[in-house]
Amino acid sequence: MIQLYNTLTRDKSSFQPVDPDHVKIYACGPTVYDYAHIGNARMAVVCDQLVRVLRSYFHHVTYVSNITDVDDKIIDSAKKKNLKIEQITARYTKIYNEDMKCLGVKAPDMQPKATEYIPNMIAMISRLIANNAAYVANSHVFFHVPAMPNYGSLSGRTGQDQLAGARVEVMDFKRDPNDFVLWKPSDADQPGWESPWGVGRPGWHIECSAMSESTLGLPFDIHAGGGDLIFPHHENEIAQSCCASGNFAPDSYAKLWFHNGFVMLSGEKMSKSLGNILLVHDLIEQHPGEAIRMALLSAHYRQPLNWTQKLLLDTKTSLDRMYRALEKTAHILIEKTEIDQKVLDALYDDINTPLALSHIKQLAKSLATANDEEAKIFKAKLIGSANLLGLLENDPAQWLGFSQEGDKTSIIEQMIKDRDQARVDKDFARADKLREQLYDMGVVIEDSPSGTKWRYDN
RNA sequence: GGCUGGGUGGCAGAAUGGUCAUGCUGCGGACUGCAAAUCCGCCUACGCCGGUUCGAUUCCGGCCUCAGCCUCCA
Repeated sequence: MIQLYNTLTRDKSSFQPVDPDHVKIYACGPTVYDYAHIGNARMAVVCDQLVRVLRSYFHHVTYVSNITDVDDKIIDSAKKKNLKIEQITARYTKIYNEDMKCLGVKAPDMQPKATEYIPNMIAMISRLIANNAAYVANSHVFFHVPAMPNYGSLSGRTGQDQLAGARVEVMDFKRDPNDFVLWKPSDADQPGWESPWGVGRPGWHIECSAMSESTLGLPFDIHAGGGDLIFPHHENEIAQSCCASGNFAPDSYAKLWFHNGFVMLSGEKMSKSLGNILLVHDLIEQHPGEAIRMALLSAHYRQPLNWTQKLLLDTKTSLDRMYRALEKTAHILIEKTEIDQKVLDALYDDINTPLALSHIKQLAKSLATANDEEAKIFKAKLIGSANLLGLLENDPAQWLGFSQEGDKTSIIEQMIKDRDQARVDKDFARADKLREQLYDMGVVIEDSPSGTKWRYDN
C-alpha cells in the first residue's frame, strides 16, 4: 500500500484511487515564456517520480500536466522580443520538454494547452454565473469567493483574516475584495476569444479547473504542483470547480493534493521577483542530467531543497561510484532486474527518495565488494531499483569516460605506451611528466595489475 | 497581522521512544614507484526550557529561531 501526504487533510494516509484500476493525476505545468528553471524542474522530476512509483503498483495511471500558453507574462515577453505569441509558446514548450527529458522525466500521457480548452473554460464560467458563483462587472467576469462556503480548506486561510496586512488587489467593481478574475477583456493587440462577455481571455485559475475536468473527469485522484500554488491558485481551482458542480466538498474535485517544496538558492527561495533564477538549460550544458535529477531527489519532496554547486558535485561523485560498481562487474550477466524491497518500502512511504537512495548506495557498495555469485543478485537489485528512480540508465564505461572515442585516441595511447616503457625503465620523472601532459589533455590514468587504463576526466 | 512547514554531526539529509541511517568531506590504514581508482577503519549530532516515561533527538506544552505563502511564481 502506498502512503501519501495530502495537503488537504494535512496528514499521511493510504492512497486509494477512486477507480482501483486507474489512477488519475493532474499536475500544474509551466507557463511557457522563458527557459525552465530548477524549481520547475523539481516539480517535473518529483511528479515524474510519483508517477513512476504509482505505475509500479497500479495497472493503469493517467498523468496529465498542462502547458499554460495564454498569460499576460507571455504577452509582455512577445512584445519585448517582437515575436508572435505562438512563436514564444511553441519555442519554450519545445525547450521545456527537451530539458525535462534530459532529467529523465517521462512525457505526461497528456499535455493539454490552455488555448485548446478555451470553449471548456467559457462553458465552466457560464455554469458559475448560472450558479450565482460568478458575476459580470466592468467587462470582466469575477468569481465571487463568498459563494464557496468551504473556501480556505486547502490553505487553511479564510479570505477574511487575510485582509489585515494583505496586499490584495482591490478593484472598485469587485463585490468582495477576494473575488478574482475568470475572464477579462482583450484589446486588439492582445490574444482574445469570442465569448458571451465579449472578446477576451481567461484568468489564471480557470484553465486548470477546465482542463483537469475535461481530461480526467471528476473527481480525480491526485492534483500536484509546487507549494507556492496552494494559495491562491489551487484554493481558487477548488472553489471554481466545486461551485460549477454544486458540490461544495473540496474533495469532490481532487481527492489528494500533492505539493513539492521550493528550491532555495543561498538560503532564499528562487523567484522571479528576486531575480535569482537558475535555468535548467544552463545546468545541463555542464552537468549530466542524471546528476541533476538525483540531486533534486536527494531531499524529501516536501522539504525545501537548498541548491548549491557542492550538492551537484557531491551527487555526481556519488553517482560515479555507483557506475564504478557496475563497471567493475561488467562481466556479470543478469537475466532480469529486480526492485529491492527496502527501496520500494521507502518509496511507498510518501516517496521517500533520500531513504531509497541510501539503500541504493548500499546496494552499490555491496555489489562492489561481493563475490561473483552474490554480485548477480546485488547487480539485478541495484539496476532495477535505480531505474525506478530514473537513475543508472547510462552505459557505465561511457559515463566514467572509458569509452575511447575521439580523434586524439591514437596520440593518447602512444603517450601511455611511452609512459609504460618509462616505468619499465624506472624513469619515473619521464613517466610522471607524461601523466601530467595527459592530465592537461583531460585524460586520467589508472594503473592496475592487468595494465594501464585511461579515461576522460568529467 | 493571519496561515504553513522546519530547526539533526564540517556539509547534505533520513529514520526512530531504549542498538547502524546514508552520501560527500576530513583523519588513519591497505594497495600503488608516485598517482588515479578501489578496499578497511575512525571522529563529530539531535535549537532552548519544562512535562510524560524506567528511558526522549523521537510524544506533549512553552520559548527562541529560520524559511515560505497572503502579489507573478514550481
